[in-house]
Amino acid sequence: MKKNPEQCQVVVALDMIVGKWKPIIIQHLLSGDILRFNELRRLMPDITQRMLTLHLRELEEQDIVQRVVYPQIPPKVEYSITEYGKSLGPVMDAMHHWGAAHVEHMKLKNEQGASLDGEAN
Amino acid sequence: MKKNPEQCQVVVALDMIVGKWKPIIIQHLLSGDILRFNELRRLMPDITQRMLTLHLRELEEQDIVQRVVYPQIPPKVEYSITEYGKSLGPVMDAMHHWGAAHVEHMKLKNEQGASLDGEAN
DNA sequence: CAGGATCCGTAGGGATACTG
DNA sequence: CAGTATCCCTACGGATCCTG
Repeated sequence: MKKNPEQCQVVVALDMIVGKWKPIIIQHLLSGDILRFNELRRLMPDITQRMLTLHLRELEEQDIVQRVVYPQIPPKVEYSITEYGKSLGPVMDAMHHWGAAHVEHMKLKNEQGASLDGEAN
Repeated sequence: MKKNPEQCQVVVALDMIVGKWKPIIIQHLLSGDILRFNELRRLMPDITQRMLTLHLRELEEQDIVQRVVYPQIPPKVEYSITEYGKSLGPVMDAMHHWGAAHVEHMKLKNEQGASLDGEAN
């Protein structure tokens, strides 16, 4: 089963950042902060432990996130963006920028819809 | 159920382009071409009719794709990118660019792995 | 503190057949 | 030609409880 060889690097890129929480994790770490597991949890109150670990492990596997374990009790694990992960910055920025514009676009659309509803009465 | 109000427009943007075939459809239409249903199918041989229609309808709903029906027999339906959809260009470009770089990154990683395997013998 | 182990529900997607 | 209509399957994510 081949995966479209030269075709569509967009999909390649998307595969790295899709996942319900992945983009958010990446955003937080792209700030440059080094964060512990529970710090990340606090930043994303709705994520479950399971999902946080799973996504972090994937991101580590993908060389986007660095995971540093301090062998001590109680445990301490720090997560940070890798140099390579930083290269995602422009991509995330582009999406952030477009997302913001999109919110505006939707606002306008809804206002139009509302005014049309008004006329209909 | 609120959706992180001001937070993370990245997710907003992602929601518009995720889906197994959506990015590919967008890419094809971003070229500016006006394409008929079956033309799109031919461009994506592995997509099913069902998925193509579903994704096209979503994209239409999202105001990314314009759908024009010619009421004739046999039917003729043309799909094209909307003006608004074109604004996705920079986002797609950023991802395409990063995707290409990522492919290179993975190549290097694999070569390193291979050479390490070699040393282990 | 930072997880691992289970169980479970749903949405996204595929296969196939039919139609105006 | 450009779709519907069904049925089906699994991968992703959530909930909950346990542990070194």
